[in-house]
Parts: sequence; structure tokens; C-alpha cells
Amino acid sequence: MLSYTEENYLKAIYHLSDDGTKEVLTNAIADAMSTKAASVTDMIKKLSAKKFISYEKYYGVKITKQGKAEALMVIRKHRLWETFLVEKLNFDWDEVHEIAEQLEHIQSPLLIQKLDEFLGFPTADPHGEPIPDKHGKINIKAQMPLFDLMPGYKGIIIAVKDSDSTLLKYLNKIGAIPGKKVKLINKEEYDGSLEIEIDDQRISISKVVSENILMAV
Amino acid sequence: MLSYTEENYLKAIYHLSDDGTKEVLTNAIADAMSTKAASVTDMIKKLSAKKFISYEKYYGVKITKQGKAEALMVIRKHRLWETFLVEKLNFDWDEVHEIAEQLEHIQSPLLIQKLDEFLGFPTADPHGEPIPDKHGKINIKAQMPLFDLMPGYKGIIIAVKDSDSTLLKYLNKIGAIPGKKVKLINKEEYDGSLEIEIDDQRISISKVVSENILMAV
DNA sequence: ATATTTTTTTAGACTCGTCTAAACTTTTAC
DNA sequence: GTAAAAGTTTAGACGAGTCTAAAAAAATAT
Repeated sequence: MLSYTEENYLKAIYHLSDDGTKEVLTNAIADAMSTKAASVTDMIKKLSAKKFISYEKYYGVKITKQGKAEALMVIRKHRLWETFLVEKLNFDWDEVHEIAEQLEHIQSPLLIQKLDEFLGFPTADPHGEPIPDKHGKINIKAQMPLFDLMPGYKGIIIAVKDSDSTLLKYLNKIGAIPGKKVKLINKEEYDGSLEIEIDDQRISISKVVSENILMAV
Repeated sequence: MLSYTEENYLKAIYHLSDDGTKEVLTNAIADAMSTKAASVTDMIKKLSAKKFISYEKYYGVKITKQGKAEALMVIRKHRLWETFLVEKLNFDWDEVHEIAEQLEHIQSPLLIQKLDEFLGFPTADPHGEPIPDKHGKINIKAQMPLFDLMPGYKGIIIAVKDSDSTLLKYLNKIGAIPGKKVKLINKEEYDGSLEIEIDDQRISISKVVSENILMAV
């Protein structure tokens, strides 16, 4: 049984490690957790003793299979609760994160099973992030053109289809680079152009451009 | 802002004090919280310094207006979540308490407001306990004849209308005494007799008897 | 290739909530 | 009305998670 804090560390390490493939450095964890490196070192020792991560002094940590499974369950709960808040309680997309941060720590496998069922077994949360299934299976590579997103939904840019440098330069100028979050505000019926939000700024892009931006969903 | 533990103490003190009317002794709190008297004394000092209770050494504690308001908010959250679990997630009556004990500590006034709305502003939880409204107003004296309960619902016996000793003797024999929890299993259409559950035993009572048992709802 | 900077770890301390053991106060019994 | 019992508080300690300051290791620069 993990504590609230241990779960948060594990989740942060999972996110920072690209699905557990890369090692994560102490300071990166400290930044993510808004804490100090010394505190991270202490927790690393604890999680390492419990076999949720493997740790070599001065060279960062790697999440174990067991640790990954725990992290994915927390992420599953977080995303199911976010879906509940938006779909059932009519929260706005941007209001749910803090509440889900609390709800994700509720301990009851039956509750999550019933919540999943109540929501109709969703595969993605309102942010477009995939929801791990009950076995911890997650569809990491899911992607779709920005053009196919529904108005009001958000995603993360993971790639650009056409590598024409004029397109890439343009995308760079408007800030539409991989890793960036984009929210689709509106789709213009006439020419298929999109109004999107990046870095809190609203801009308009053409249909052709939006078909070349691949989003994580 | 109260900690998880402080909220639990305050809730226990509220319940033990009969809506804040009586003082509560240290050992009673220790029993309710499954902890030791010494730990209770420590927490009492903390809550007293924060003005949630008033405290005189060796003579127990009394909850203040402020403490009562906090306790009622926790109770409100607990009962709304229990209602959600039973009504929306199809939990059984007896499975929800532990989960609601966790959910009641989620901090977000907006969440509770939206949950209340989603549930249709219920006034009682599935156990029949009244749900305090958003201002902390609670209908403590609400009562109804056992006969008017809905099948599947539970309540606490608070009084008996007719004081005919033969009725009281009968009620005593079957265990239907004030303070006892009763669950209505089924209502017989033909003669209005009820099948009820008391102390895990199912018994049948007549319509006349059930109209004389007043339940807290 | 050594000196400086950056990163990480250790050491010691603090808060929160808990405990045991001992001291103290109140109640009960005779 | 005093002695024993019961209940309560104090004192000191511990584990979890955090911190600051200092030491140690690794990376970087010249």
C-alpha cells in the first residue's frame, strides 16, 4: 500500500521518464514535485527499497515494472475522474485538474470499476489523454490530425506530417511545435479554417495546415 | 484550512455531542477515533487553539459554532457522496461508508455544489440520514412512519407513536427499539405488511405496527 | 588536467499525528 | 472522609515528509 505522497512521486517519475523508458534525474523530480532535491533523495531511497524504482547514486532513477503498474493505476484514476467531472458534473476542461489530483488517491478498486462502467468505459479523458485500462494497458501512440479534433477539446502536438521547411518555419513562428498543447476553439464551416488556442493566444490556421498537425489524443 | 485528521476529529466530536449540545469526554473521542486518550488530548489542544472547540481540562470539550459549521460541511460531503455511490454507481447500501470516509475530505466547494445539483439536491442519504444544506442547515428532527419508507432504504427508529404497552412489549421483543437501524426490504401489496431487516434478521410486521414506528430520515 | 560550477547526497532539525509510561485529577467505594 | 479506581494530561519518543546547510561527486571550462 502506497501513501498519497509515494503515489505522487511515482506518477511524476512515470511522466518524466517517457513511459518508463528513460532515467530521471533528482532535480527534474524536485522541479515536478515543487520540492527540494534533498527531499527527493529521501523519497527515492524509500521507493527504491520497495522496488518501485531502481536507483544508482548520482545517476538518476528508473521506474520498475511494478512501479509503472502503480503509476498507471493512479493515472487511470486521475483521467477517469476528469472525465466524470467534465461529462457528468459539467465542469470546464480547465477546472478539473486540481480536483482530480485529490480524487486519484481514493482507494477502492470497486469504485473505479463502477465509475468506469458509469462513464461507458472511456478510452480518453477530456484533454485527449489516453486512459489506461484496468490492466494498465495504455494506447500511447494514439494520434489524429488537429483538423479532426472536436471544438472545445485539447490535445498535444506530437508530430508534423509534411516536412516542407516552409510549413515547419510557419509552425515554429506560431508556436505549434511538438509537445505544445493546443485547444480547438472553433471550426469555420466555409473554408474549414480553425481557430485554435496556443499559449493562451488565439490564432487562426487553414485547413491544409491543420491536417498536417498530428495530435496526441 | 483543516487537515484530514482535524476534520475527522471534529466530525466525531459533533456526532458524540448530539448536535453540539453536550460536552464530550476524552475517552469517548479516543474510542470513536480508535486512538489513545493521549493523542486525543494533543488534538484537543490544537482544535481548541483554533477555536473549533472549547476545552476545560478534565471536563471534556464543547464544539463551537465555527467547529459545528466545519463538521456539518464534512457530514454534508459524506452524505452527498454516499448518495452518489448508491444512486449513480449502483453500490449497495452497506458498501459505501468506507469510500465516503475518503471522499468527504476532497477540498472543492464547486465540486460539492455541482455534485449536489447532479443528484437533484437530495435531503437525505441512502441511510435516511439528513443531508445538511450548503449553509449547514440540517433537519435533525425529520421523521416519518416506517410504513412510508421506500423499499431498500434504511432509517433509525427515533420514537413510537402509540404508547400502548402491548405494542411496546412486542416492539421490544422483535428488537425494534429507538436507536436501532431498520432496513425496509419489501412492502406486501395485499395487506400492507412489511418485510424488514433488524440486526441482520428479517422479520415481517403488520401495516398498523409500521405506522406507529417513527423513523429518522 | 586542473579549477570551477552544477548536481546530488548527507546531516541535522522541524511539524504532524501517533504512541507508551508516568504523573496528576476526579470519581467511586467503603 | 479517606483510599482505591478510573479518567486525563504531561513528558518524551518515533515515523513520515519536509527543510537548510554543508559535504561529496560529476560535469564543464579554460
